Amino acid sequence: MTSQRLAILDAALSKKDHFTAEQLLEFARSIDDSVSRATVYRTLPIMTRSALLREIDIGTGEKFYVPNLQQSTQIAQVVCNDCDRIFEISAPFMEWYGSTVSHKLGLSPVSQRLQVSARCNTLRDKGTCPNRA
Amino acid sequence: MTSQRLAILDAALSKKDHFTAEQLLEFARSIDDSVSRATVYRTLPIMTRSALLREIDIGTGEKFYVPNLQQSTQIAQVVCNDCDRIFEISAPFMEWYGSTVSHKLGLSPVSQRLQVSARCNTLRDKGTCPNRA
DNA sequence: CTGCCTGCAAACTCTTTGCACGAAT
DNA sequence: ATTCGTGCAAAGAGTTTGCAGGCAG
Repeated sequence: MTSQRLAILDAALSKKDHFTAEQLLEFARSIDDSVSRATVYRTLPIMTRSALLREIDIGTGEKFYVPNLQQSTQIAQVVCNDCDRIFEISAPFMEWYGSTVSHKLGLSPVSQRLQVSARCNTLRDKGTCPNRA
Repeated sequence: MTSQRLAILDAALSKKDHFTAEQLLEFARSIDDSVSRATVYRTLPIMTRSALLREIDIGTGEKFYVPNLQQSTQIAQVVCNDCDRIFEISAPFMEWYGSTVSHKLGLSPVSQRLQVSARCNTLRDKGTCPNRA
């Protein structure tokens, strides 16, 4: 455990919301400015494997990370196309579905993800997105 | 509608399975070898928007495409980590879940995707993956 | 002429990696 | 001395785009 990793860890776990590798680099540097991009990218998979973070891919090219407070594989994401916010919602049936369907195919489930993409009603009706503001 | 686009369209719609942009380029060139990578990448979003294809992102960096035979938003993917095959499975509750959860957040659902990642039982037990072979 | 489509190659974004150095065991 | 972690910069993969030319209305 080096000072750089500690800064990255502190930065990551203090986040309440989703963040990208680049945002994490920025924040970790405000704690210890000797942190390099390479170290962030090398540390992220370690933290993900240790279940400190969850990795989320919503198909935008870049990956997001969240502190893995609730050790659960039963969380879906609702992504607002207008404000780019990601909401985490419980979806307990995901796991059941994953294992049922896997078994039918002769497979063993490893993980499942459910993502809903949506638009903001308030933005549509009143022209402003409350989450963006 | 140019000859290049026609070749790309023919190539795409004749596929029974998932393919990448690169595979489509290769196949389209076997029909009309004047097709360029740029045109494939420029044509893919058009075909996706016209609902001729569905775009699938399983978080591997590259996007997959499938002919959109069944005009459905109720299809989940089961991805085998061993053979990289993608199975398409009906999941009718997805849409219900997407709209229920969106409304609770003050959003209108646009789309939803459910992906199960799994491993091959036969490979684990006997050392060979039937789908890969 | 205008507008759309093309190929080529360069650019772009996010991520990974080769390398040499530095700290700790 | 060996091992591991580091920064830098280059490489890498997949995709997008600027540009000049071509063809059709």
